[in-house]
Amino acid sequence: MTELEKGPQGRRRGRGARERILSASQQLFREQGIGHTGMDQLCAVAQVSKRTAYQHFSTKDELVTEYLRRFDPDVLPGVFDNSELTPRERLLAVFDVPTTGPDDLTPLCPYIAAAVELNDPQHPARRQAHDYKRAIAARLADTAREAGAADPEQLGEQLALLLDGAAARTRVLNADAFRTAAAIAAVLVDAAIPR
Amino acid sequence: MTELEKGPQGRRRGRGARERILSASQQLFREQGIGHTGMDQLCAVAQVSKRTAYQHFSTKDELVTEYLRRFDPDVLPGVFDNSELTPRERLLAVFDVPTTGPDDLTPLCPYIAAAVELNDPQHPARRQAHDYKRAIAARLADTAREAGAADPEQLGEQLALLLDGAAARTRVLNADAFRTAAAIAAVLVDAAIPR
DNA sequence: CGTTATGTACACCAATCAGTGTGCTTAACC
DNA sequence: GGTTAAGCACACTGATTGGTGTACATAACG
Repeated sequence: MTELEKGPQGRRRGRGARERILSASQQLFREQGIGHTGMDQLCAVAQVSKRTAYQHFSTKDELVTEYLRRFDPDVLPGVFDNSELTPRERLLAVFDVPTTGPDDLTPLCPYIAAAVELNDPQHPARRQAHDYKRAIAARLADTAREAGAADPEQLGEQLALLLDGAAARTRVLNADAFRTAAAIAAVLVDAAIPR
Repeated sequence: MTELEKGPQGRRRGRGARERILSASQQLFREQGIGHTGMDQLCAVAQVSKRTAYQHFSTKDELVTEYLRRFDPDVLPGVFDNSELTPRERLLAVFDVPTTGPDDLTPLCPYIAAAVELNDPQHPARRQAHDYKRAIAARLADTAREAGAADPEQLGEQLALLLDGAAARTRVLNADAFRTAAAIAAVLVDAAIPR
C-alpha cells in the first residue's frame, strides 16, 4: 500500500525538483503571465510540493528573477554564432527567429512582460530585463561593427528597438509584426553599411 | 456636527462620481498597472464610495474597458490635426509628443500595458487596444499618403511599430527610446517619399 | 548501516481582492 | 415642498494569494 507510484510514468517525481520548478515557470509565466500564475498551480504543474518549492526559492520574486536569468544563455540562440552567415546576414536573420509556431500566439518577450507586470523599478527581475536588453543591443552592435557599419552602436540600438517593437505589436494586434520589422531592418542595414 | 465637509476643499465630493472614477483610473492604472490597483484604493483616490463605483461600472473589467476607450478622442492629440506642419513634418512630429516630463518615468502606452496584463485575448479591453493601434496606423498611413509616400500603408505600419518599440523599450530600459525611433523614422520617411 | 539532503502531504495563516447588502443623506428638479 | 436620483458609510462574504509549520518518507553517500 505504499504510495510510491505517483509521477506520470509511475516514477516518484523525486530529485529534480529545482529543474522542474524552473521549467514549469517558463511554461506558465509565459502562457499566463507572472501575476496570474499562483504558486499552487505552479507547484502542481511542476509536480513538486509547495514546501519543496519554497526551499529552493524563498520567495516568488526570487523565482521570477531566476526564471528570467535562465534566458541569458540563449541570447538569440544560434544566430550570433552562426558562422555560415555573413555578419550582414546575421543582423537580418535575427528577425526570423522569434516566429516559433503557427499556434503559439502572442509569444511576447518575457522581459517586456516582466517589465510591465512588475511595477517596482527596483525589482531585481526588472534589472535582469534591463541587462538582457542591453546585452542584445551590444551583440547586435558587435555584429554591426563586424559588418563594417558606420555607427555600429547606433545600428545595434536601432535593431534592438525594432525587435521590441515587433514583440509588443505582435502581442497587441495578435498578428505577426516581425516581417514589418525585418523590412525596416533591411533599409537600415543597407543605409548604414557601405558596399 | 453634521458630516458635511469631507472633500478636499470642504465641499462634499458629490455629483461628479463617474468622472472622478475614470480620472482616478487613468492615474492609478498608469502608475501602478491594472492588476496592482485594487478597487478600494481606486475609490479612495476618486473620493467615491465603493457602492457608487459599482453603480457606474458593474465590474472592474468594465471599468478597465471604459478607461481604455477614453483615450480614443486623444489619438495623438494635436499632431495629426496640426495644419501648421507639412504632412511629412507631421509624420516625424509624432515621435516628439510622448516625452511628457523628465520625472515622469516609464510612461508606457496604456494599450501595451493592458495587452500584457490581461491575458485573455477575448477581453474587451484587448479589443479596444487592438482597435486603437490599428487606428493609429491608419492615421499615419493617411498622412503618409498625403505626403506622397510610395506605399502609405506600409509606411504607416512601420512608423506605428517604431512607436510601440520606443514605448516598450523605454519601459524596459528606463530611458527614453523615442529619439532612436525618431532617427529611424527619418530614414524611412526619406526613403519612402520621393522628393 | 546510519546520517543527511531532498522531497512530500496537508493543514493552516494573514492579507488582499472583487463584489454585495443595507440603511441613510443629500442635491437637483418640478 | 416633495419626489427622485445620486451618493455615502460600513460591514461583510467568499475566493485566492503568498507563505509556514509539522511530521513523515525516501534517496544518496560515506
